[in-house]
Amino acid sequence: MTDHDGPRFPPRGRRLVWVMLADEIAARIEDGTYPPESRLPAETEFTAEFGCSRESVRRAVKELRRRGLIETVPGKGSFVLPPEERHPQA
Amino acid sequence: MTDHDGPRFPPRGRRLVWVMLADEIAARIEDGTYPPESRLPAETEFTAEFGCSRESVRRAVKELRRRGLIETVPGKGSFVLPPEERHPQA
DNA sequence: GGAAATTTGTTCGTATGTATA
DNA sequence: TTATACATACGAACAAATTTC
Repeated sequence: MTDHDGPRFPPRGRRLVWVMLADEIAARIEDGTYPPESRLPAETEFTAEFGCSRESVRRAVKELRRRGLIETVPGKGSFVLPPEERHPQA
Repeated sequence: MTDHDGPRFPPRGRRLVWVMLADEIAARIEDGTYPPESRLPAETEFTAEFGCSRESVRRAVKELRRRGLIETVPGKGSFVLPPEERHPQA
């Protein structure tokens, strides 16, 4: 996520930015870095930390919602759902 | 590579809104228009004066924080730091 | 105490320009 | 051409901290 010296587009065989982001955040939820009920860092914070665009962050967050790991409240942020409240879509 | 070795954004010959804003506000701090300890105009006031979006204003304000010229207090506003208290980041 | 207004914080949606595969 | 990705920019709504009445 931090190798932006080369082309911005994922080289052959590499995963998409938003997928890597979603996996990374999901891993942090799994390992307790972002515990249940806690608020995730803001979109702008993720763009700063991962050095990617807001577009990619939002795609990742959307993916995490789809997986049922978080819920997003406009004006507040995205929150980690407790395991028992997770209802993955699709 | 053809003739596109310059910055990819913005288009050649155009300055960024938030950079112009940051420079303008910084100049006003320098010349005493916004003296030490004083509160800057609200974000919405800047959007009105400069005819730009709040996002651009916020980027400019963030840049001024980075330069160590101001500090921001949620619910209150941004305040001009006295020269001796300025600690630019990065 | 409480309600309203002000101000910053955050998200949502959208659009455009540039570049790469 | 289409999809991905980044940077910038606009507008809107809602939330939270603070101030004011």
